[in-house]
Amino acid sequence: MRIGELARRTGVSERGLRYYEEQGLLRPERLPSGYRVYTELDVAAVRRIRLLLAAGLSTAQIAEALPCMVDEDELLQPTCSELVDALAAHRDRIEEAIGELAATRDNLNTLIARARPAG
Amino acid sequence: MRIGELARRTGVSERGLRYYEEQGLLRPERLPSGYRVYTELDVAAVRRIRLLLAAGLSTAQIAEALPCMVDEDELLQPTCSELVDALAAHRDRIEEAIGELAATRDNLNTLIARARPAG
DNA sequence: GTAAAGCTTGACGTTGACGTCAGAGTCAAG
DNA sequence: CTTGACTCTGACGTCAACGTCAAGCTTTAC
Repeated sequence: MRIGELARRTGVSERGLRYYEEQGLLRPERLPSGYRVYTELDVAAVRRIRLLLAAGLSTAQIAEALPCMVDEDELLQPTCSELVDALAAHRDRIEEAIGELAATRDNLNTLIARARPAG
Repeated sequence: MRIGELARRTGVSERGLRYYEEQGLLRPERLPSGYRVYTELDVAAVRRIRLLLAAGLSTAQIAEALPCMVDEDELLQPTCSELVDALAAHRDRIEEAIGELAATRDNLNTLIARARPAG
């Protein structure tokens, strides 16, 4: 497929897809005309890119992460476990933030309960 | 304390602290000279701001979140549980990303094991 | 074969979270 | 009362992840 269809199917703008290629996240083939040609695998790849971006990673980090994510076979990458570790560390920071908010929420609930002991 | 000391104690630049105030995340008192004056509570506040930024929230989101985070007493905020929900949703996206990477790592381990059955 | 739709490469604009001066006022020490 | 450290308010610079044209090919439809 060409860039327009991939954009429609992924919800990512054409500009975004070209940007991802610029950053080394996608490597589409080219027609003699210069048109980019994508495969079904690229649909999944874009989905992963969006996922990792939404998780707070930069395109540079994603560029390191993508070879770790396999579609069919592919070769092995020694950095993979390190990347899982990095993601886990990111998750831990978020857990900490959630924990603080939850604790404060609980404190507020306590205050509310005290403020109206009978309802 | 004044801005320099808070910067040293939090690791956030003076520019950063002024930016946080600009975004409504801090509201320091002022001396007649115009100098900002911070309290010990601001040290904790800055710590939380950094935590939430590192977790991938914007200053606008943090501005909504901060009144939910209580130091001593303070008043209650009805948005608090919604914010915990938003944070939880963010965490879930990260969990998903971790899950995908972990699955791929496991696949790679399987491939590696197959590639060298005896060593 | 021609018009519309789709694609190309620039290249400048935008937003968020600051960095980095510039020019000027303020405070602590001697 | 001057020097040096600290602080103030602008205001322009930066970097990432795109948005938004512009000008010009290519492919599709009729």
